Order: sequence, then C-alpha cells, then structure tokens
Amino acid sequence: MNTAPTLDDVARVARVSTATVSRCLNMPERVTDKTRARVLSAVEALGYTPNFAARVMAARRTFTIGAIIPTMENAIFARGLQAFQEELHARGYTLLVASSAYQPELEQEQIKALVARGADGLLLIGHDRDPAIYEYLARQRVPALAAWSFVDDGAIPSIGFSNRDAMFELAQDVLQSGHREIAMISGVIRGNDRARARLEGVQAAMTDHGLDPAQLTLIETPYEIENGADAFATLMERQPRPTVVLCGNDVLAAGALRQAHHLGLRVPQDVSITGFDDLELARLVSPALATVHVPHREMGREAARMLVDMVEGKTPGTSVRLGTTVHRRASLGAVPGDMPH
Amino acid sequence: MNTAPTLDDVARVARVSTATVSRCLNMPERVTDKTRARVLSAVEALGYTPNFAARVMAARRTFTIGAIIPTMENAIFARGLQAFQEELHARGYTLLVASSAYQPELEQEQIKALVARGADGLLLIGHDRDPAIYEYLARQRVPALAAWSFVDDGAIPSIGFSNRDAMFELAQDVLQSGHREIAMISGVIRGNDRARARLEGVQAAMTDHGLDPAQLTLIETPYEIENGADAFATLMERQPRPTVVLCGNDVLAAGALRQAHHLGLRVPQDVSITGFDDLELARLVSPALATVHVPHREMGREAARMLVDMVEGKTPGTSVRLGTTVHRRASLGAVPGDMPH
DNA sequence: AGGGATATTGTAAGCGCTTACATTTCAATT
DNA sequence: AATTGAAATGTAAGCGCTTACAATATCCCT
Repeated sequence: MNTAPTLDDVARVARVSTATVSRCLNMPERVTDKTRARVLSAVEALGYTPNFAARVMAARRTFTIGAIIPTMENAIFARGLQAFQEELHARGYTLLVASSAYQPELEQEQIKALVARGADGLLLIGHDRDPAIYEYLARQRVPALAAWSFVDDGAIPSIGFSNRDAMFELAQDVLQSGHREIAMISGVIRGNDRARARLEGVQAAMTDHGLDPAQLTLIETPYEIENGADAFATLMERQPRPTVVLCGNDVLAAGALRQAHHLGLRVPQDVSITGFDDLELARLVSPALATVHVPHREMGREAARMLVDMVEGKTPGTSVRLGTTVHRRASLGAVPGDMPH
Repeated sequence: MNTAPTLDDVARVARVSTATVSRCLNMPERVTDKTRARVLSAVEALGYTPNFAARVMAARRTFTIGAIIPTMENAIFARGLQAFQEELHARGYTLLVASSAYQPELEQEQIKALVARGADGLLLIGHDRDPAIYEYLARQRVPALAAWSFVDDGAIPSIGFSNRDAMFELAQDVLQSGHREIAMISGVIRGNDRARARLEGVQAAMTDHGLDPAQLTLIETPYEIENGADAFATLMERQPRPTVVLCGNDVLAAGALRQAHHLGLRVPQDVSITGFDDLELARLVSPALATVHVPHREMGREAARMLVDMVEGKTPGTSVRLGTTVHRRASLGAVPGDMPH
C-alpha cells in the first residue's frame, strides 16, 4: 500500500459506485442493509478514513466551530471552554481552539486561519477589536459570538456578564468595610474590554462613596502570577500603604497573596486582597480569596447552543446576560487598626 | 456580494491567470514586482482569504500539527503545550488541540478526526493505547510522537522522562525521612502509563527499603482537586493513619492539602503530602508542595522540533529522555512524634 | 540584429469528496 | 403478466486550489 485509501478504493472493493459509499457514510438509511454491510466491511478492510478537506470542499460545511481565547496558560478560560466543547460535541460539532496570547494582531491572524479552515462559526472573547475584522467575518458569512463579556449593542451578539457591574459590586463591599486606601492590579487594558470594565467598576464604586477615582493607585500588568507578585511588592512600598489590593483576576491575586506571605504581611490583618473569576485557585490558597464568581460552565454551554443555532440559521443571535455573585472570603477583612464597632 | 471571493475572482480582477495568483501568495519571489502589486491589490480589494480545504487538497500538506491531550481542565499540560505551540509557530506550523478527557475511546476518535483534517503530524501523551491505532497511523503515514513519558522501544518515538524513576526518587526521599506508614493517591491507571509508572516507582522504593509494596494504601481517582480532597479524607480515617500521602500529581496533592486544613491537620507536623509536576500551584499553596519538577517547557519545545523534523522526513524520530528533579519543600517533613536525632 | 538562456506567465489536470440528476431495480397493484 | 411509482444505485459535474508542463517575454552575448 502506497498511500491512504480513498473513496474510490472503497467503491472498487465493495463493487459499488462512489456515490453509494458516500451515502453509506453520511445517510446510512438511504442504502440497503446488504450493500451497507458490504461497504462497511470494505471500509474496515482498507482502514479507510474520509479526507476531511475533500469533504469540506464538496459539502461546503465543516461541522467545526473555532474558538480563539487569549491564553491557555492559566485556567481562566478552561472551565468555560470545556463546557463549550462538551455541548458542541453533543450537537455533532468539533471544537478547534487557538490562543492569541492577548495580542490583537495575533488574534486577527488566528481568526483568519480558522475561517480559512472552514470553521462554521467562531467564539471570541470580549468585544474590543478592529472593526475591519467584523466586516471580514460578515463578508465571509461566518457567524461569531462574543463571550466573557456582555454588551447589548456590539457588532456581534454576546453571552456573558457585565464585568463593570460585577467589579462594582465587589468594590462596594470593600468600601463598605471601611477601606479608603485602595490599590488595584489590573490586567493589560489594550484590546481587553473586560479588564477595562473591571477598572471602571472600581472607579465607579469610589465615586459612589465620595472618593476621587484619580486617587486609585493602579498597576497594569499581564495576567501572570509573577506579575501579580511583583506588582504587589511595588504597591506595598507606597506611602500611604494601601489597606486593600483589588486584583483584575484570581491569577494576579494569587501572586499578590504569595508575595504578601513572602513579605511577612498577614492577610487580611495587615492587608486585604481580592480576585475575580472564582477559579479553583481561589479556594486553594490560604486565606481563601474573596472574589467574583463567574458562571463559567453555564456560559460555555449557552454559548455553544447559541452559536450552533446561529450557524444553522435558526437565529441571527441574541445577547444573553448572565449574573455574577460576590463571594466574600477570608482574604478580605476590615481596615487594619480600625476599632471594631 | 453573494459568496466569499475565490482565486478565480482575484485572477480576473488582476487580469492574470490563477497560477500567477497562487504563486504570488506562495512563492512571491517567482513573480514580477509589478504583477505582484497588481495581484495583492486585487486580493485586498476583494478581501480574499485562501480556502484552506482547497489548498490542502491540492498541495497535500497542511502545515498543521495535531495534539491530543488528556485534559484542558487543569494546568498539567498547559505549559508544555504552550512551548510546543510557540516552537511550531516559529517553524511555520499551526497547532490544533483536542482533549480526550482521559478516555481511550474518545482519544481514538480525536486521533482520526485530526488525521482526517490533514494533520501532518500528531503529538500524543504517553504510550498506552490500542495497537490498532498505531497501525492506523502507520498506514495513513502520519508521524506521531509521544510526550510526557519516555520509553525507548515504543511503537512511536517518545520525548519525556521516566515517570517511574522520578517517583522512585521522591519516594526514596520520603522513606529516608523515616516514614513507614505510606499512602498514595494515584490517578486512574487504565490507559495511563504515566500514572502506572508513578505507582511502580513508589512500590520499587518501598521494596528497596525492605517494605512490602502490598502494604501501600492506595486510592485511585481522576485528577481533580475534589477527588484529591475526598481521597485524603478517606485515608485519614485508616488505622494506623498514614504519616505521608504521596499524590500522583500536584492537582491531587492540592486537594489533599486543602482537606488537611479543613480537617485541622497541620502539614507537615501531623502529616506530610507530596505532589508531582511542579505546577505553579505547588508554590502557591501553603505549605509549598514537595514535588517532582518536570521540564515542561523544554519537553514541549523539543517535541515540536522532533515532530517537525519527522514530518519533513529529516528523521524517523528518536526518543529523547529528559531529567527530572525532586523539589523538597515544606509539605514534606519528618515522621510525627519522631525524636529529632 | 540574431540566438540562446533565463525569467515570467499561462494552461489544464487533478486532489477526494458530495450531490443533482439519470438510470435501474423491485415490490405492489391491476 | 403488465404497469407503476418508490427506493436504490450510478453518472458525472464541480468545490477552490496547486503544480507540471508549455508558451511566451526578457535579457545578455557575440
């Protein structure tokens, strides 16, 4: 044998036409039991697997959905993506994942790569991107859905939550605990509406409490544990020292927490730390992280349903807003030195 | 516009043949500057993106590498895969990832799906699988490489480390600390040679120290934090209570550690816990986990190099063995109640 | 200017599959 | 047994691209 067997080979061995073999594989009920058995045994004997590229070209459908996520390195998107994949599988679709490493340019490249590979639909994270790419998707007639962020008038429908409101609520909690010296370690904001909205949530809460948002001590850094640790160390040298550090997500918060231990600071007695996402991580560290719980699995599952419906032309897509809940845990405490009431 | 533009459309607009357009895109140096400019502006004007399936069919190459990993849910493979992807990108290949959820049957399906999609080569994790699938790959002429495990006479070449020796070394450390009441929380062994080898490593070390490996208290459970926690709780009810719990990986160990806190047991004063992998997690929890450090990034990078060379026919593939190092950290201590010498 | 070597472009044959349409088969009915 | 319509199968035309080969343009010598 010199090369992989083709439909023709199977047809020859089974003594039927290629059309019959194709039907056998794709619409088995349209073929006699007898011929089906003959064809399937030929398939078996030859170890035939259909050539996907050829099938795609002929059928002009791939049953493949593409997802471009900003990172695979940490668990931020893992759980939601897993649910997305499970639901897709249940509906007969395959998921292809690419990572953009939080680089808008790379994301564009990946979008085009997935479209070129025939993705029937695309899952993107958030809304911030060059409008040209939305035009491109429209022209290529590839439906796309944004997740991890809710916007009701975006270029594409979205399924997610309001990052701003979620963070606002957490910040309210913090402020109500009496904290006034507030610092934030945010993710990089360029090309990341989620990070920006979270920052805005904090600022809005400050305004609400009569504070000047310009007073917020802010460090912007990529979502990596090390960066959270470094940023925290920097913040702890400021005068006056912040009594609470709000982190853009749990990964940064975990880094901050580790650094706090390293510096000999007790959390929350000396300083409070909060996260965002409620990854498994949040309950693993000690003290457990106060954070915002995001319904990752539900979001992934709903995204799969919506996107498949869009691909199959059942809906142009409608945006869905999910709720979040603040989980107050041990890492958030009272202001150091405050008298208990 | 009714459908996505094709090569023909571009050729027509640029007033050249389709062959010239194709060359423009794939071998730009073989075309005059003037025509290239003309073609590229036509491409631009039309918003043309090549159809990948058609290209694959015609060229019989995809420049795509597939990887099937047992899980995306936790970080076990994330770092290695990231390095793999980066090196592939540098060499002009694209990575497609699928997850088998630790189910051998699903893995087979995914392998076939990726081959059908034209993957030029495949990265698999470990060696344990139905021999038929290796025959299939051989017949389809798709080179494959196994990672996260080293075996020098496997059906396919591998790049990794000896899970057995690595765990043996860690267990030696544990035994030399005086522990005799030993328990292990292992990953599920069916279809997972890494898990099996780690168990064997522990058993071998016990034999080495004059203990009966049959005395090892063993719980086998999927790699999830919750499972680690549950298993640990069960183990702590045994009489005599283990003085150390060796975990099959850091994820299980993190769960065990959380449960220990929950039960009010001090680590390592009351009980020691060890992990495997040295994920970021290991240094995030407190006390930090004693574990085996695995050179994830190096493994990913080397795997990419080897696999690309195999795909390009430069080598049939040779197995590479990487080293691991035991990282002794605070979660592993002396036997409770032992007199210090 | 003529001739040959070389660089550029064009022609057209597939790649392996699906599917509209044509043909054959066959059971049910008269 | 002849007729008929549905069910099963076959025929063949693409899907959008690459590439071997053919044709043409361009350049450098003598």
